[in-house]
Amino acid sequence: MESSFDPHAIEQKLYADWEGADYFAPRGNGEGYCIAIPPPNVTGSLHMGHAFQHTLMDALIRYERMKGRRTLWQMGTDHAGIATQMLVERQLLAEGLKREDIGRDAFVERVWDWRNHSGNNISKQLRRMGSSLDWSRDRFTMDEGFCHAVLEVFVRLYEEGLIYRGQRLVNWDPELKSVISDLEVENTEERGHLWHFRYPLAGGLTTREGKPYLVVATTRPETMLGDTAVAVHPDDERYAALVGGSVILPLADREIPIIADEYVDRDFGTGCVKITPAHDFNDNEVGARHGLALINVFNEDATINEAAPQPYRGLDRFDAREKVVADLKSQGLLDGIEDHTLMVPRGDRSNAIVEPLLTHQWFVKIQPLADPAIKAVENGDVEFVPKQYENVYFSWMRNIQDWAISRQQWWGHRIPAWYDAEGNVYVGRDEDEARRNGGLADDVPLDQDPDVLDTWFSSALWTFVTLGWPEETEELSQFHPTDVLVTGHDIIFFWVARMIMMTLKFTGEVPFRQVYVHGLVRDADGKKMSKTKGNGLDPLDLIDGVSLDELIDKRTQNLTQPQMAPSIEKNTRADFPEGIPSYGTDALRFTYCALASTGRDVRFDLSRIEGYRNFCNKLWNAARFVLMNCPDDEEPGRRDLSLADRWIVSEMRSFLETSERAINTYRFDLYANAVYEFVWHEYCDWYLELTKPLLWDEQADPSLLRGTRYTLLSVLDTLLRAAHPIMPFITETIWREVAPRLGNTNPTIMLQPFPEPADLPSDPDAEAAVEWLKGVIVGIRNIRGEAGIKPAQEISILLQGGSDADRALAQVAESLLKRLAKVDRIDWLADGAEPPPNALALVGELRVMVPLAGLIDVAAERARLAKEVEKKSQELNRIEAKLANENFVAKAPQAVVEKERAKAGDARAALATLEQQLASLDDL
RNA sequence: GGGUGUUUAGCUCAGUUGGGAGAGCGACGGCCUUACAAGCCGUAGGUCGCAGGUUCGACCCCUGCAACACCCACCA
Repeated sequence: MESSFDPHAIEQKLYADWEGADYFAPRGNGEGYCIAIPPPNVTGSLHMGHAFQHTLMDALIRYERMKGRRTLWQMGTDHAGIATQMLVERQLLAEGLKREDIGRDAFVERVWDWRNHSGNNISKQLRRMGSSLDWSRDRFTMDEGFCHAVLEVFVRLYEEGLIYRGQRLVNWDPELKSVISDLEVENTEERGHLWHFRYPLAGGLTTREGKPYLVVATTRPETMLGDTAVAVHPDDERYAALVGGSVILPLADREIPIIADEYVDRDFGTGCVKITPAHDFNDNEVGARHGLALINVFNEDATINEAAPQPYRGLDRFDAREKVVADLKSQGLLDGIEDHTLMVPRGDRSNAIVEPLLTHQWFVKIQPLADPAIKAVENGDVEFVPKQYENVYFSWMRNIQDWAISRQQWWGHRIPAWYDAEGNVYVGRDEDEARRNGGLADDVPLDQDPDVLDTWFSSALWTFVTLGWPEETEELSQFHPTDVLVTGHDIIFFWVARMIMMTLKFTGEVPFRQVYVHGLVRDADGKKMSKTKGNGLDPLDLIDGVSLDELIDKRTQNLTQPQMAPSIEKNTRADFPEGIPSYGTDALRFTYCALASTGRDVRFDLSRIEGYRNFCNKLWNAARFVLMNCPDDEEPGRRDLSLADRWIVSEMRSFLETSERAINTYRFDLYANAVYEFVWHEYCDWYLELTKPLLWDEQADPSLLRGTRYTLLSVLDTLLRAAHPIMPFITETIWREVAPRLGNTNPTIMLQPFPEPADLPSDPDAEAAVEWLKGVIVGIRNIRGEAGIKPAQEISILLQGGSDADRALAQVAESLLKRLAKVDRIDWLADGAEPPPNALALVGELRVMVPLAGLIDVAAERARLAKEVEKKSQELNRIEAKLANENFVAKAPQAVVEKERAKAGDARAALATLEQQLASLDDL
């Protein structure tokens, strides 16, 4: 083995090996375990969030596979309607073409071409992460089976009356020229204005103040062209007399009523509100209550249409706004302009300002689907981890609105509805069925609805359609419901909720039993990673490394706001002056796990991954040490275990208990920490060191040698298996060297059993003995360190006091003690004997003494001791204060009181010894 | 406006039923000791956001407040 760990030498080769050997497919007769991958977009490339998510999923999958479950990690990708269409449209635009220029069929063809040739980027990247996905069952949300299932679902919902077509106000993205759902609208706070307009009163009315007009305030002047009323609050005395009257709508010169509605806030503005039922959701409701007309003044590209007065027709909405304001001003009807911050709705894809627009769309009647989905979480059939996300889910589900599922796009599942010349609609799995359903003759001309379905409509069917629905497959019965969904909180509404609804509806089962919600990956400063900010990291750059120049290029190319490039470059130079070194997949995965504490976002800091890369190297070198010292031609024979052997096995048992508990509660951070702690601070720091005296002793008892070599190997084997779900590559590589020496000729660690703590003996005696030994060694090292004794300098020590047990331990551990503390001589002093001047460490009753003898400066030792005395006396004070409290002694459990008394006794004795020692130094 | 989360060492974070405050990184001092300098040994550093309350005892439970983050809704 090389003397340092090189991820590149092993990773790709191993993955190809695993995949080739088909280790990722479900196997065995164990109970099924299944995770369905949240399907990445075909257009997507792996970002930090994916990499994080897949690390966690793969850890679970590998763990369960090793536990013997029949394990399936279902692979697949999403056709990502809008995202993919936009991407291909951009490509067309580079050729000077629009999609309309080539037509629908050619366009869709082109998207398929793109998908077939460039759409598997993400798959390659997932392989680099070590993800043990079953590639043989790869699915796509537009593959044949999926299309079939989507039709089936649509038709069944339609036939049940749960899908309907209707005209209503929807969120319209004028740039995409499509409806989008409530969820796809992002409200951002922006600065704007509040314009005050005078609407002249009709019929000679005046306000209480005698003015012949009402003043209304609006942030959307251009929509006034579609006003159909002015509203005041019913209890507003200022306007009570005017309700029932009317105003003349300026510019349009229409007479519109003055109505009273609770919706109006008397204290805002003038208390008069213009009502535009066709262009505002609230106004729409007011209009419905009062039977107002809806006047739509926008075209689908948000220019002004024929319903508006002639001068405004054809103007863009923002130009229209300016003209409306200017015209009102010139007519003396502009009453004032205020600055105003308002929430502006923007499309999450296009970033265009969304318009409420009156259109015909397809909707899912959601309440009948939502009710069972709410119950499923209430009664625990689906459980969120962490639990608080259930509240987020409930609050959304209990106020859920019908879902607008049609999209005015070309790429996606086309809606299986046809219209005749009169506009009657016929739905069916295909045109023939639609005809039959409608009792139409073959020669009646029909046109298919041009729209496609919201991408989330098909994603909602993900868990069961990937397993073969609507066929009753073996996979469905074996793997559905899936066990856990691993996802980010940002798509609970988009996806998780909709999956629960649709899956319950069509399979009668929940889609998954648990939802593990992980946090967002942020940069080292806690900021969201984004292309715009240029602070994103590519997981593959962390694995392979990247130079500063390449990184700057990646971050500044194809920016939507190119003016950001200089500042992005500057920040990148500051944050990564040397670029990013290569850390390897295992280190990256380990980092994600270590950062994954529940319910919080994670800050990705290079210093963490560097630390875990070092950890990989540590493990690598520990393995080198073991392999160097354990010949592969070990002669069989009796094995006796040393104290250290028994100790490390016992320690490993508790490590495994901790790991198992952590994994079963999705505490990847605690799991990773347990691995780190055990490997570095128990196995390497202590156990390997403790084996050296024996391994290097030419006179050593062969059966003890065999015992230690066996323990070195078997503990390494066990910890490799325990760590494999987090760091698959390095563990596999080492394991393939280790296993044969234990007589295990299986080809892969992936299919080895995950270690069970119950298989290992707990050995309290060995644990106590090594604790004692550590105490003595640390005591001596502390003296050495503080006194500045050179590490190479051997010293002699004296022992005094202590129990028979101490004497026995000292004898058993003599060679260990000597080596680990660099001690060449150990002498016992009789209890009453006067020791030479010395530096003292206490291990219980036992005095461990290093004679000063020119080695140690008296003043320095006095200072060190004074510090010890100070610490000990503080401890004693605290305990004594507690014991002096009568209430504590009377009310605390007896065991707690006893424990405190014992501690007080120990502390008192130790303090006395230390003080005495300090005094003896003073005499020098 | 409603809700959720966070606040612990210089930084990033653990802290499982209430009973002696922890880790990693960083800092400081010393070491190339035959697995590892991507390493080894040692050291320092915290009024656990603030104020109350419950309790013999609170980082932990309760109330209030503050700051930060996010989600939902929204007054034109």
